[in-house]
Amino acid sequence: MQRQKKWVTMGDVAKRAGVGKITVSRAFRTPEKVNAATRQKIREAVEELGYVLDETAGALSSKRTRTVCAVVSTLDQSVFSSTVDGLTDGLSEHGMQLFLGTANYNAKTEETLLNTFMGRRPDAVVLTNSLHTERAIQNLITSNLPIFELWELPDTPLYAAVGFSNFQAGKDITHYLLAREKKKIAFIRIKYQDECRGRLRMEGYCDAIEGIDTPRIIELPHENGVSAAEFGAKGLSRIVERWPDTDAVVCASDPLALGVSCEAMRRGISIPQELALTGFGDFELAGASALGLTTVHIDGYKMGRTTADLIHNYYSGGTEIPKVTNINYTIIQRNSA
Amino acid sequence: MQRQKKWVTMGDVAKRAGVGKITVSRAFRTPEKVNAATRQKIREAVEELGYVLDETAGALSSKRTRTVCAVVSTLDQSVFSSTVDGLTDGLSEHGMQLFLGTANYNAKTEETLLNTFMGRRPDAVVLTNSLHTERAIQNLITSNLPIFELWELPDTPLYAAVGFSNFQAGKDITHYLLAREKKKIAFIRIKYQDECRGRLRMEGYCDAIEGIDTPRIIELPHENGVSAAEFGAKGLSRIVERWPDTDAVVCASDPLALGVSCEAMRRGISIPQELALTGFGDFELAGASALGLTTVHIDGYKMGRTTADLIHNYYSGGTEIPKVTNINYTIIQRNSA
DNA sequence: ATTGACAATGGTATCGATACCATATCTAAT
DNA sequence: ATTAGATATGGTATCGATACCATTGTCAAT
Repeated sequence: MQRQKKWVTMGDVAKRAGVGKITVSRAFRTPEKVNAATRQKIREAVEELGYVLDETAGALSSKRTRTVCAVVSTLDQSVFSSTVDGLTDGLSEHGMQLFLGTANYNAKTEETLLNTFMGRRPDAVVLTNSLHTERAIQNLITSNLPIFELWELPDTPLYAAVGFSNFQAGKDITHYLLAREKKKIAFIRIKYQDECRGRLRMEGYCDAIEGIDTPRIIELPHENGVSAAEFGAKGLSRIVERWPDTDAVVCASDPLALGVSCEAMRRGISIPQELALTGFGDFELAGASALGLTTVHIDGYKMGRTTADLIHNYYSGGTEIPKVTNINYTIIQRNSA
Repeated sequence: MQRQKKWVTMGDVAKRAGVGKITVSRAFRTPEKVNAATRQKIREAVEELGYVLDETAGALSSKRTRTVCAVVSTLDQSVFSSTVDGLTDGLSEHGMQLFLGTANYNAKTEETLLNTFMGRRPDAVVLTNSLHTERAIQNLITSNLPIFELWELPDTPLYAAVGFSNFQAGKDITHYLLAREKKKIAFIRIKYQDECRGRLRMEGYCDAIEGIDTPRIIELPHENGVSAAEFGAKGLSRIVERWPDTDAVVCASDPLALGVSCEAMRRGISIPQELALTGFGDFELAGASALGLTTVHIDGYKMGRTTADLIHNYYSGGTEIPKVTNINYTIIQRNSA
């Protein structure tokens, strides 16, 4: 049977320390219930044998895997990377580990991935995709697991949500421009399949300019291999063509704004004098030493960590898990608007 | 005992389909060994009961968890995000899942993380940190697992490496500038704790200019909360101060180059006329619609996928795993140099 | 008809930890 | 002295799948 080497077991440690297996287990899981002297003996035996507790066996008997499955749309160059950092950091502090999968903004892929993830019997599920298939939703509900939806605040979360209002953020950043005497504001976003956050930000923009101007919207469908900056550049070109009197551009993400900024330079349009520009996310590239982009700062890392803490509370505390945790965003004023 | 709901088991499926448990197991793992008609009956039973194979139980009896643990330095705004994308995509195609952890360029943190990861009894370990503690190395070796080191090509890999020569890449990009009549080339990098790739690129740069010019190196120690772009801006300022006749700057990463580029603009230094600039990594921001940065393209996604395939081969095929897999880089010529 | 090879299937022990219950020891209260 | 309660520990069954070995059935070759 064994292809693998034989691991030291808890029984070996117990024998060495002259105690029962169960006491060794307790020394790991609930050390306060084990006498200090016994604990010391066990610690020595563990040290000598180089024992590492087998979580796979523990999972089977306790029905707690201490794992969390997270599905993100994509990691590369995305806003979710810091969220995943926060999740792994927060979980590992509580002895939990993260299974990660990517769904590429595709609800069907997400469904498949979630199905295989269920085979891992996770203690919680974290989703950053906003739209799910009907079937995926059904499976999630019947699983009876705590589901955490991040980066948004749905009206009726599957279980709980940790995020912010994309609608309100889109509205706020537009109001920021309106307050600075901008009257002809355009909006650029990339349409991803099965994604709705960009749309919500756009609707916030529409709501803000209602009665002031008709919407000037450029929506470009996502294509694999085409960067957001490229879309930003193309977006500005379209805007200049169709609405030459535009005096401000709201971008649904910072990388889009990077493209707009570079295209503006190529066209000799000065920012912010001729054109005000705002981004979304506060990526590294938006910083003062880089683009100096006025943008909406979102604390993705905090979202991840907060979620990790909620999961821990769910299993350890009697505390009620809030249906909605609002992670506030802030508008960062820099040179571009 | 049960806080969790009771799951449907393989026995339930077997009863429903009128076969033995073992046959159900085979229908999942080695379907070709099960009669087509039986397989169909089982499939129906699985469908009706909504059964999902329990990998935690399977792991215990088979001693194969079908999991891989990966430790990355950090994900946020980093080169490793695409590698992780490639890993998860590749692994999930083979029914394997990824445990992810972040070590923050700290070898000690990596050691702790690896220790907890060992409790998950993974089938393989993937590392992107280049430096490890002595103890971590010992534990990895005695674990007898296949260890994959990414983003570099060490002389003596712990088990196998998938990457490229950072030294050669640093040398090549410097030669690229030398070939374009640049004579006074500077180099900027951020010094991370327990990291050596940037240093290797730097040594490649030194090797290239040997006998032509004395090295003009700016090394800035990493600080939490300070962006690479900020370091890039500061780096250029130092260079202009100390070596005003510098005609090219090699950056150890694209985000650094972004900072240099923006600082150059603020100082009215034109790129590439007065100063040639190169980056490293080919991030989205380097693209033609954005900075138009001449840079070294590294296919991080491919590194991840290749590693996933190697892991799969290790367990399924008799094929020998190459000690070193070279993922070629390419210099992308754009407007900055 | 017999044999052998192979495909298809099942019974039982097992993986390594934890739940559950039982037991022993000790302290404090009556 | 007796009891109640808390603390510390251990024995045994169990979690759900798979390894190992055994068994049955089928078909071609003799």
